[in-house]
Amino acid sequence: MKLATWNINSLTVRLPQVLDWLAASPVDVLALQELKLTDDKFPHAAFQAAGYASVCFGQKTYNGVALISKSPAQDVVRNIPGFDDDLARVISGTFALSTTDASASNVAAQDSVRVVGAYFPNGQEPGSDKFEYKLAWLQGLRAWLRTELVTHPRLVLMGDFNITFDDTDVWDPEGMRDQIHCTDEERYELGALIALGLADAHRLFPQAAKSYSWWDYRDFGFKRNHGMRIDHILISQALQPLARGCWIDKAPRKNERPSDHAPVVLELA
DNA sequence: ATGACGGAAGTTTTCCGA
Repeated sequence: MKLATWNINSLTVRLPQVLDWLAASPVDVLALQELKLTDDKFPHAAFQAAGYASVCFGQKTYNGVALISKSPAQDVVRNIPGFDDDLARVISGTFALSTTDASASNVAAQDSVRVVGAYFPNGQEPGSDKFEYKLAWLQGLRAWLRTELVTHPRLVLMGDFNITFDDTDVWDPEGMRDQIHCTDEERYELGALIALGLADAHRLFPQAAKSYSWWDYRDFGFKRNHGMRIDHILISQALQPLARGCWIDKAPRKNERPSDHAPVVLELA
């Protein structure tokens, strides 16, 4: 079973690239962020023609998230229960956990995985109102996930976190010190999510040095690998024995008119 | 110190992202 997350920075512009990527790299569940369109404009038919079901939570101009999947999502929830938010940032669904690995035979085929796809707030600048909103949002997410993990022990939280774990996720740690995505406050909240019993799937496996998931459009950021790792896949303890690999697919970043983010993929047994 | 690049809204510049 494969799951992936990708901030596509406008589905209107990037739909062909998403379909091309799914054709080349089929996954069971793909979480999309920054759709930048309303629900009435979501291209369900195009995904269906490609063999995928889809559920969306759109919004005009900014934000917007979706789950694209081979089997339909069940028990879909939009945004964070218990946290009032005007912005469309989270969509969750339950999917059959299709096990193909005999060593995972202790996991029954009918078992399922709860997938939370999220577009975390950017935060703009430490100390700003948007930064305070980001911290409040993170606390709201954590409070909800604590209970969600009780009902759904097999849980994946993936998306554009807009937070680096530490300096190894940053091409220029000195230049970015205490800047947005790299502050102690943001990293504390990310650590607090891990402390709920989640693991950063990327670091469960060997990775190339300077592995990033986002590169600035400006100043040849991708070509110079001036990037940050801010897109993450976190998996619960119950899923860790099933994890087989996690990688960042830089290929779509080489497209014409690419998203500034690359997809991150998790393979489960 | 600021902009760069890219998208959306919407008409010409402005906001926002990361």
